[in-house]
Amino acid sequence: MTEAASPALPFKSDFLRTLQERGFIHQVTDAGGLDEKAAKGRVVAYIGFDATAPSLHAGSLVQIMMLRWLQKTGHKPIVLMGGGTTKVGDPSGKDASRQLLTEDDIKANIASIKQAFSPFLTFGDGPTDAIMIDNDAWLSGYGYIQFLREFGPHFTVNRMLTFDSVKMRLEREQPLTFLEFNYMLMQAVDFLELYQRHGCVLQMGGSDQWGNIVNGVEIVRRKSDGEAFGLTTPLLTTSSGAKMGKTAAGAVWLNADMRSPYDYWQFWRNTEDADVGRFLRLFTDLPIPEIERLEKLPGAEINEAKKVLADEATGMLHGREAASQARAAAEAAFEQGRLSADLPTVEVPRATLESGETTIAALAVDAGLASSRGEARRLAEGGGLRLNDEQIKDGMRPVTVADLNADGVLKLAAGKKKIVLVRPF
RNA sequence: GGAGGAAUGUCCCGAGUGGCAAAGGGGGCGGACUGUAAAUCCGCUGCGAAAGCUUCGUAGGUUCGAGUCCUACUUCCUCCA
Repeated sequence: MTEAASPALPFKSDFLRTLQERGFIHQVTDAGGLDEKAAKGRVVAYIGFDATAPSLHAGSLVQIMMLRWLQKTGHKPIVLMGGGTTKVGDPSGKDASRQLLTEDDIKANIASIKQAFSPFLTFGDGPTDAIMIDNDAWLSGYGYIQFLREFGPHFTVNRMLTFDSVKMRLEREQPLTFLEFNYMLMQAVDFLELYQRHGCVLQMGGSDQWGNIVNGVEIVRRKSDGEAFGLTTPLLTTSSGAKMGKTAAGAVWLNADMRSPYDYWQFWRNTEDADVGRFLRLFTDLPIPEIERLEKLPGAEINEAKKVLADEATGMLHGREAASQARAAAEAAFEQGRLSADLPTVEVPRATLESGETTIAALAVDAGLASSRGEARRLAEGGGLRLNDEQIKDGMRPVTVADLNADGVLKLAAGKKKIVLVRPF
């Protein structure tokens, strides 16, 4: 078994060299062998995505970008949708089992997740075109006894118990169900199936997938006598330790209907100073010298680099136009104190304002700035609520049509960053 | 099957004597300072305009009053068989 080989530095293949200099590589099963193979010819590689939510979030972006570089350096990406594996649920990195999703939920999630890939990869039938496959295609076809006889002999429980995902549960005395215990076998079988069907020799994933990936590499060797590789990316956290892709407002979803381009742009714009260079390498296509220039910008000028990051990341996902609109809206709001029609907007019945019975706290709830009126009131008392740029400390202050500005809208802000336009209809 | 232990503010951890809207953290949100950054400091963190209402695994019971006592049930952990 090949352990976490520290990557040999001068890679010959464009693929590994690019991943290396951009910070994608955490562990590789056999860096030299993979480099050799990638330098010689076309490699088919895959990454699996489980369908636990209706959209992927920024945390998955590292994986998507890695497939993008794979394709750009002349190889073939396979996007594996986990329609089958999601039915079981991956215990990796979790200290409690997730609630099981219904098959309908999973199907709906897959349909919704799919959209996110097309901006990043070129799909088609060509030799380096990306393809998308659902592992439900083979996993659901196995009978229980058949599956056990076919793959069971290749896994020892002794060894399975040594994997982090399992060990963690046992050490913390958290239950690990037999169902979840089987997950790693299923993922291993995925690799084998893809190897046999598509000549796929490389599985990539996040560092929490190392155990699962290694199992796949081994099963390919044992069942097919084939040569297979695994590669993981570092676990992404911000410099201050927060998990990537999560913010107060929830996950940073990639689907536009779950997180607007404006909010997406803002997410990247608010990157911590210390992360700018790392993120530019991981989440944009910008050439390294350009990134090196940007990350060295002194003091407040680093903000320019953050805008570039936001432009590039948003542009790649939502398109250039959406990105520049988002940028314009944000610059207007934050740098010039002006309003922009591109700010997030909430519509409220005109009658609500005319009745004079609405309070600013209630409005803040309607606008999604607070989850209850009490919370909105506390926000106001703490000085965090603004109506048309004026701080309102009394959450019970009524809001009427008289508060509409010249454009016929209300500008409501919670804190400095969350701004919403309230428009009567 | 037997013995013991555990479930607390619906984000997490975690104290809790019969008078508790319930200590303390973490996280989160807001404010100050800055640069829409980090670090730091301060405030807030069940619902309600209020009276008040609803919270401590579930369902009953004792009590003027129950997170705290009793009974049953559920789930989990540890040990024995």
